[in-house]
Amino acid sequence: MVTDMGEKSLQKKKFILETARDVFREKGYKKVTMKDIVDKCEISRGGLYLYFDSTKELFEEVLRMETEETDDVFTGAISKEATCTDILLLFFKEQKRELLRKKKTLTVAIYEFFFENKVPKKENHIRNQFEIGVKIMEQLITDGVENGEFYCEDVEGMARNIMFVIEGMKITSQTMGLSEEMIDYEFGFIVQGLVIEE
Amino acid sequence: MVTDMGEKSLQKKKFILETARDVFREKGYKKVTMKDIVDKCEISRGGLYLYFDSTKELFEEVLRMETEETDDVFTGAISKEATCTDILLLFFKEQKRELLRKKKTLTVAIYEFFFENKVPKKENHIRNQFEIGVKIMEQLITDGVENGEFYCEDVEGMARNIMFVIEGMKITSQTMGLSEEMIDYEFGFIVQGLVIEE
Amino acid sequence: MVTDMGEKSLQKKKFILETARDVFREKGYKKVTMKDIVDKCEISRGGLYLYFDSTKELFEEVLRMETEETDDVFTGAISKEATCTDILLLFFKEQKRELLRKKKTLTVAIYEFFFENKVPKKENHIRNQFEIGVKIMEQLITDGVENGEFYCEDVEGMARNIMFVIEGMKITSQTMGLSEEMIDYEFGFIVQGLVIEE
Amino acid sequence: MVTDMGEKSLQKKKFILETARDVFREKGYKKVTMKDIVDKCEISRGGLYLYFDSTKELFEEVLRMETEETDDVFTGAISKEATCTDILLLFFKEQKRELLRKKKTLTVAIYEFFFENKVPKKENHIRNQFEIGVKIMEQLITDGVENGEFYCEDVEGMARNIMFVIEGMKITSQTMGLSEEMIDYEFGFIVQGLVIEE
DNA sequence: CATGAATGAGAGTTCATTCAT
DNA sequence: GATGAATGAACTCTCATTCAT
Repeated sequence: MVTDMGEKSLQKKKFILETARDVFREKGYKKVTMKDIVDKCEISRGGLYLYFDSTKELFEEVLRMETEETDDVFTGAISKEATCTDILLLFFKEQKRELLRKKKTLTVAIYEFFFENKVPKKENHIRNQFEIGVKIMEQLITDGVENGEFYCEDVEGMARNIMFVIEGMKITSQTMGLSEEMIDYEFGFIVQGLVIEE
Repeated sequence: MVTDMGEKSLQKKKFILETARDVFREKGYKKVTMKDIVDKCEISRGGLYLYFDSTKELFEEVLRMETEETDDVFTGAISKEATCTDILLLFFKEQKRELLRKKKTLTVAIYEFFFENKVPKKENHIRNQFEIGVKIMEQLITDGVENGEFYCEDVEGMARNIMFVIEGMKITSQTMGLSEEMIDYEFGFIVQGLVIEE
Repeated sequence: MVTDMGEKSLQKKKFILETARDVFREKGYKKVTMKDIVDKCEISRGGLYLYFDSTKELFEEVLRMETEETDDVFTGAISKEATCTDILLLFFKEQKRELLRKKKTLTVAIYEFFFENKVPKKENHIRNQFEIGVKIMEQLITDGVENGEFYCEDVEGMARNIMFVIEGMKITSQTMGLSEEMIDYEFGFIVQGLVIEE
Repeated sequence: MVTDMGEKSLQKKKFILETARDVFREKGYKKVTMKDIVDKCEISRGGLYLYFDSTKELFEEVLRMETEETDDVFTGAISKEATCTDILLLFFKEQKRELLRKKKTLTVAIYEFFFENKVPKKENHIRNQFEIGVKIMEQLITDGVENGEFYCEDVEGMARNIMFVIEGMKITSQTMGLSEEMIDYEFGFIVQGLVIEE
């Protein structure tokens, strides 16, 4: 859309994106109209079109923004001085927090978006997030196995299994609901199967 | 809607529901309009309203219809004479078939529906399907453990874990795509962790 | 648009077309909006879309309707018992009447429509009207020459020349205006060059 | 709009007008928006409004500019040493060239403009061009008759007839299309009726 | 003078829903 | 019961025009 933009415009664009993100969190992807964004941003109809042509374009940029911000979360956790078990527990704790946020999450919007938009592999946000998750998990498990914390015969399988479970819990939390106990139980089960108790 | 209904009306209602199901399979839940149903059924606009007031009502009944029909599938598999491993593999094969169908499934429509409709637990189709799955899986694993085919310390945890993985694969197959190899690998991993090799 | 239509619908469609024709006469082609038609017809926004998808479609049908109705005008004049000179004068009289109507004519709308829509030769209303005019004029001049009323060496050239003049007068009457005297003078000039005075 | 203007402003105004003319040639009159002009000129929205208030005002000035420039074309042709027949043929050749240009002409824009703007006679560009054409043609025919090249009983009628034909061909070329052969035929017909062959 | 972000009126279009027949 | 024409609310999108900088 807008290509050349001054400092001000960039700020406004950011403001719109952040407001839009909130709207997508509340209403999902499909239900959201340009009018919803306009109303929440308190700008004019035409004003919005100055920056974005459609809710699709808006959502794609929201996603891009989110991706940039969340990358650190993962990497941040690992860089600390901690045992692999600690990191794993930390990771699960973070996931649990995310799963319980429910309404204030882009999850539903993301699913709805990808239900109707076939996105090339490289740009597919869900795929990328999933693959990143698998990679990190593999690294973590490998490390854990090496220093004797974990027992695992098929690291890649385990990593992928964990990510599928998380994906399953995500969708479950948005459709049938997911209690804190259930989450704890499930992550506990995984930890049991992985960590060698002394 | 219609309370008293003759034989004919019941047949028509069933016909509408079956046609609607096909539409929901093709287009998901949200995108479907009353007009879509009317067109596919080749009945009049007003005619449809005689039976159903909204796509929501339509979908709820489609779901009810589906639940009745699919219950047997699960139980059918188990009643045969076979080892627990056979049954497990059979179950995974069935799931794989379902996962690969992709377009001709109500999956997307169901997710979309439950994203925006908070349904009481008892009537929540997804929850029920999930719980049934867990129950069956528990039974199967218990049997397997008893007759020495499987090794498992936490049957409930394992059963739930498997169902979450399947749920995760379902959503994955609809968003980022899921190859046959990936499915085989994943189910293979689970079987590895459960079945005792001789 | 609507393909199957009952008696009633056909009547309504005709009503819309006639109303639309009036609007096109008043405002030309480009300036006319679907809302203009809706307002003049006193039907609902959606109601109009039941019959026509765009002003373009509307105009095409108006043109079709007009063509059917006006064909008789030409042929009607010729079938009478009269000298060729009489018929020619009658034809010019008719053209003059048309030229002076100005506002109540589709002329401007037609020009505007063909300015922006490239129509295949066969369906090009202007071309067809022009060619029909040329053909009739040729026939008339040929007859006149044969019975000694007219003198003309190049019948086709003369016929086409007359039609170009009329076309020129049409556009002139809509842009710079054309007085009755001017029209009489011009048609008089043509008659002078064609009719043999005794 | 702008009343006092420095040298620079005048240059800019001229630049805008020339650019606008190109746009009008491409898109006609009605379809052109202020944005089109702004984009093509690569100036700011507000900047354009400093010079012109509307596309109407713009077009009026473009027309004024064109009138000044094209006057010479006509008079230039006549001042040469040549027979009247030569001049007539030259004039027709020029007209033919113009008729075949089609897209790169202001013709459509001019027609569209005069369809909706009733302009006082004195300032009516089309009328003026037409009248100038008639005058020149009269002069030419008169000269031709005097030196025995042409035969014509009603010079004014003939002059006007020729101009109407040209007007007719102009509009025809923009609506139903006009082949080179057709143009040659038509001009040939006129020359036949005017020039005395030896 | 010049900029370009912002506004808001208005056109196009789609659909759930009603209702006379 | 059944029909399908009709309605009107809600959305999308585009531009002329203004105005603070």
